[in-house]
Amino acid sequence: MTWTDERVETLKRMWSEGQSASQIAKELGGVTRNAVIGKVHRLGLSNRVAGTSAETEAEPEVVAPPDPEPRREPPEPVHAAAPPHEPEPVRAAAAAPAPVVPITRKAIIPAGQPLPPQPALNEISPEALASVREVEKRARKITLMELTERTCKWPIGDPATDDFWFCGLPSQPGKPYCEAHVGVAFQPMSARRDRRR
DNA sequence: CCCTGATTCGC
DNA sequence: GCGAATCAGG
Repeated sequence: MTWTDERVETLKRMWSEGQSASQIAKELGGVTRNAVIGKVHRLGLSNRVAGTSAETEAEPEVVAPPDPEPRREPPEPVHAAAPPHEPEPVRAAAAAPAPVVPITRKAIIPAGQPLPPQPALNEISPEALASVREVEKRARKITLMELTERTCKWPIGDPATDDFWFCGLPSQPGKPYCEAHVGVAFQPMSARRDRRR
């Protein structure tokens, strides 16, 4: 494989978008992440910050502050035998294109309808919900083909439209979703009951 | 173990 | 210039 102008452009674009070298390598194909990194350096754009000019640093760190205090994490629901099934069912379900992306206030919770046990909105904890909203901004928006054992398989958008992709962020070890989505996918029965109207 | 980017250095 | 091997780190 050679670095054609087109490939270099893709590299530049993805790199500036914050994609990782491995992600870019997969996208391009025929190259390893090392090749990508090497190229990135040769192109002298290792400093993936400055977009072009403006870019006030001062980005503290914390991206997900939602962390009250008592982290009661491991509520692995008994019944919730981690669904080993992949979100294969992408069969377009004739549905009215529901604008799920341009979130406004409501329907932020993704998913068309088939896949994971979509909890009702009012059954999702506010924290988890907020977390998901946040995460979906950073989602890699990968396609079905790009799902791997370790990428979040949470579907976002409407399978019947082009506004459909998978979260793609790193999944929790042994789980099919990333941390945020695990939060809405696996919830203690009690919590759900308490929240349910 | 999974992943990240950084660097080296033979080709 | 290229990128595998390696390093350093999360």
